[in-house]
This record gives sequence, C-alpha cells and structure tokens, in this order.
Amino acid sequence: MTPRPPNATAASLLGFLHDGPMTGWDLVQTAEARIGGFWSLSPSQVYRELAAMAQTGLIAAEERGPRERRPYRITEEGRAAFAGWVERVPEAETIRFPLLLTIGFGRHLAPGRLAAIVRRHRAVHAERLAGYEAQRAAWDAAGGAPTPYAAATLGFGISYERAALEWFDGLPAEIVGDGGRRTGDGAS
Amino acid sequence: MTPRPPNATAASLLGFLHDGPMTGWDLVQTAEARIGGFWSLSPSQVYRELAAMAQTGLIAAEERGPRERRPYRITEEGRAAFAGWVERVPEAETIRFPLLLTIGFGRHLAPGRLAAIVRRHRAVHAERLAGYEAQRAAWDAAGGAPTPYAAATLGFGISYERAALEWFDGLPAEIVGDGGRRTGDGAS
DNA sequence: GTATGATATTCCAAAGTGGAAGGTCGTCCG
DNA sequence: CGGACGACCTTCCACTTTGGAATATCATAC
Repeated sequence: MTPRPPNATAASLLGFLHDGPMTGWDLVQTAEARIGGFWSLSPSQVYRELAAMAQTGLIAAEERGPRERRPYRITEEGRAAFAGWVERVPEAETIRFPLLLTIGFGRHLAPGRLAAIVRRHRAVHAERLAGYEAQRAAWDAAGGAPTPYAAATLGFGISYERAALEWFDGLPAEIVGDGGRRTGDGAS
Repeated sequence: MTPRPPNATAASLLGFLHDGPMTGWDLVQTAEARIGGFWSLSPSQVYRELAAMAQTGLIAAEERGPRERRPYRITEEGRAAFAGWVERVPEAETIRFPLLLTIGFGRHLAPGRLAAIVRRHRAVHAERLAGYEAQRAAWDAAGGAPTPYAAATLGFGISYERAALEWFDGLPAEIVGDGGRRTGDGAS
C-alpha cells in the first residue's frame, strides 16, 4: 500500500489517464501508438502496472462495463505521482543493437552472409522511416501536428532512421559485399 | 548441463575469448570498450554468464593466477556455440529513451523546466560524440581503424550522435524556450 | 603495520519480460 | 435458434535480467 514511485511505464499510463478514464486495453493501444516507437512495452506490463497502481491508490477502477472492460480513472494521488515523475531529469537512453554486435564480430562470418544480414536490417529501417514520414505528411496535410511535443518525438524517429540509413549506405565493401553496390533496390 | 543457446551477452564474451584466455575482469573491460556503446552490460552479468558457460562447457577455467584472477579459455563447444549465434539474423534494436517520454508529456511541465532538462541531455550527447570522434581521429592518425568492422560500429555511434544533436538543435521554442536560442554554449 | 583506494568477484532481492491460458462477446452459418 | 469460431480482453506465471550490496585481494602511501 506504500506507493513506491512509479516507473516510466506506469507514469506514462498515468499521463494518458489525464485525458479521461480508459480501460487496460485502451491503454495498451494508446501506449503502442504514442510511445511505442521509443518505449517498448507489452500488454501484460500494462495490466500489471494498472493492478499495482490501483492497489496503491494512484488510479481507481470504475464499475465494469461490458466484456470485463474495467475503466480506470486517475486519482489526485495519481496526478501528484505523475507530476513528481515528469519533473525529474530523465535517465539517459539505453540502446541495444544486436546487429552491431554481429558486425563487430564480422570477421567470423562469411562475407556474403554478413551482407545479407545487413541488407535485411536496412529494409526494416527504410520501412520505419517511411511510416514516420507518412505520419508527418498526414499531420502537415491536416494543418500541423496535434502538439509541438508530438512533433518533436516523431522528429526524433525521423532523424534517427535517416541517420541509420545513411550509415547503412556508407558501409564498406568488406561488409555489404562488392555486389552490394548494384543500383537495384531503389529506382526502377 | 544442457547448454541452452547463448544470449547475446554470453556470445559476445565467447567472441572476445577467440583472441585468447581472459579473466572476468579483462572481459568486463574489453566488453565496455568494444561494445559498451551499443550493448549495455554490467560486471555482475559478465560473471554470471561466465559461470553458466563454465558449467555447460562452453568455456573452461584455467588455474587461478594472483588475486583470485581466474582466466577462462574458450572450448571447442564454445566455438561451435559462438559460430551458431553469429550466423543468425540478429533481432531488431531496442531503444528506450526516457527523455522522449518527458517531452511527449511536455504539456505537464513548466516550459523552463523542460528546456533545462533538454539542455542537459544535449550536453551528454555532445560529449559522447566528441569521444567517438576522438577515437576516429586517433585511428586515422595511426593509419586506419584496426578492422573495417570496428570502424563500422564506431561509425554508427557517430552517425547516431550527430543526428541526435541536429534534432536537439531543431527543437522549437515551445520546448527549448525562447531564451534557448542564445548564441552562447558553443563559441566564445 | 595499517589506512586507503583500486581491483576483482560473488550474491541476491527485486523488477521486467513474454508467452500461455482463460474468459467474454459478436457473428456467421447450418 | 443455437453452437462453433474467432477476435477481443485480461490474468497468471516461469524465467531472465538488473543493479547494487557485500566480500575479498592487492598496491601504495604514510
């Protein structure tokens, strides 16, 4: 019952609940859409944090709706906890990039194999960038992003993916293979 | 005793052990220097993985040297396990960037507070970039990087940090504050 | 010799992760 | 009408990871 300070996942849920009561499933969807790009979380984590916060009074369950849907609303204690969290200097980001491990140990791989792996990863980044840019274009068409804050987080995603693609395209022949320079893939 | 497939941390240790026997501490240092930038790990993880791999025969402990130092060497089973790991298509990277959460919830913060937080984070990235570029300069001065693989992983760090800095510098006044545009910080 | 600090390793409680299982509801077809 | 199916929504749990505290060893200075 002693409300330990919320972790970043829990605090984010509190943040979303400022806009009104939501069920666990609503929050799963919202979180995926709004912060999924730079904060990984799974449904079970969402439900666990909700249960814990309901225990400690940061949120309160309203009566159940249809299909076990149980809306939660944020309490005053929850608002206070969120305010305390958002005020703090956030920690540095953590990146875990397995592909860089594979490249770092590249001398243990057949050149063609490494090139194939790199190509697959490049495609993933190209796709993500396309998704982000589509989002930005949609906002532009609608007269601007909902908030400058949303625009900033999306902007990070775009900067990051562009940098990644440039890095991919600058890799040397030892890694992408001599055949990797062919003109396909893009044009045509 | 059934050697479950090594995770990325364990596999990296096996990779380093290809260059000869090393103690746990050596590996802590090596890992921090070689993969610390894109693969977070702590000393206790290194020792735990070493103990587990010694159990399952992927590495073997040699007799102790001075000061409890216990060198491990890779076994044939270990080489096989590493070869199997490095051959796989690595997973997508995971990024957890708490600062973006704070910015995303920026409307709940006083503008000056958010600006101060952002400025602090920018400084961290500037410092990291400087470190990476110093490394690259040192390699250039010495006639090139040790391997194209090391050059590629360092190159990613440089691309990433440069992109981050450009993103910081493109943030709007709502986030960095109107006073954030002052010319200080850099020149002078 | 002993205090101090850097080196080196172990241990463990707590948190996080992901997947399996279970329950509820709409809908489609016989 | 009813029952099978699949999508939706939630809970549970075993396993892994994390990071910090505790411990031990050695070098150096005083």
